[in-house]
Amino acid sequence: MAQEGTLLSEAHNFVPEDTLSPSDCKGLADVLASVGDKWTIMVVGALSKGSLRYKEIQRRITGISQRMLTLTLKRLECDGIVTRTLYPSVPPRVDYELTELGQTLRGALLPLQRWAAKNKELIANNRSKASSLGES
Amino acid sequence: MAQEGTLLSEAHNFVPEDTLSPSDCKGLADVLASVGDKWTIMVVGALSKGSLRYKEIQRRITGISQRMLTLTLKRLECDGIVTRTLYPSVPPRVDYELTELGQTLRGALLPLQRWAAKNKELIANNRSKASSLGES
DNA sequence: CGGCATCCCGTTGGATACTG
DNA sequence: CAGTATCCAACGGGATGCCG
Repeated sequence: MAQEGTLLSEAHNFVPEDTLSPSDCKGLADVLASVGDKWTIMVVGALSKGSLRYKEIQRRITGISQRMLTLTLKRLECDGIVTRTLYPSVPPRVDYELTELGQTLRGALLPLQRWAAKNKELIANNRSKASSLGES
Repeated sequence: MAQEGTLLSEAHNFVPEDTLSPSDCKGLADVLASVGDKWTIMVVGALSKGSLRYKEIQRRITGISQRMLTLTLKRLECDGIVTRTLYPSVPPRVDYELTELGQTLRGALLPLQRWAAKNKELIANNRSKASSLGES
C-alpha cells in the first residue's frame, strides 16, 4: 500500500504505463507474462488468506494439474513471492505462504480480479454475439 | 471507478476472490487468461491515450508481430474492449479505440502495471540469486 | 495500408507413472 | 503427502506470402 491517491486522475500525472517506451514495455511484458499467468493469479488468490499446504491449494483451484501447481509454486518461490516451509515429518508436510512482496502483488491483482468477476458474463455475452454475426 | 473504499480491509468483507469456489475461479481464469495476456495488456496500455491506427500500435509495442497484433485486436474487439473503425479510403485506414469497458479494464490493469514496473528489478534479482543456489 | 492464410517449430501443459 | 520425470498432444507465435 504505497503511492495511491492519484489512482485514476491520469491527465496530470506522468506514469510509465502512459509512455510505453519500447524497452520499458518489454520489461513489463516479461514480469506480466509470469505474474499475469492465470495459475499464478489463482495461487496468489488462494494464499491470500494465509499459508496453505500443497494439497489444499490444489483442492481449492480445482482445475490445476500437479505439474502446473508445482511449476507455478517454484517460480513464485524463485521470484520471492511465496515462501516454502518443509516439515520433515512422515508423511511430509509443506506449507506455502505469501511473502511481503506477495502481499503487495495480491493487492495489485485485486482490481483486476474484481474487474474479471464483474465483467466475465458481459464479455462472454459479447463474444457469442460477435461470433454469431459471421455465421451463414 | 466503482465500489472502492473497502479495498484492503478483507476480514469483514465477503468478496469472490477470497472464496475461490471452483466454478467461479474457472470463470475468472478464463477471463484472466485472455485479458492477462501480455500483448493484450500492452495493447490496452497503448490505446489508453486515445485511438490509434493499426501501424501506429505496432510501432509502439515494438516486439509484436502483425499476426499477434491482429489476433489480439480481434479478440479485444470481439470481447467489446476496443472498437474498430474502417475508413474506406485508399490506402485504407483503420482506427482502434478503447470502449467504455476497455477504459475500466485499463483502470483495473494500472495497479498491476505499477507493481510490475516497481518490482521487476527486485524479481529479476531474486531469480538470479535463487538459480545460483542450485548450480554445482 | 491493413489483414488473412499457411507453414513450421518451440513451448505449454495435461496424463500418467514413479520416488522419498 | 509432496513432489519428480517422461511422454505427447495442443497451442502460441514468428516468418513468409498473397489479397483488398
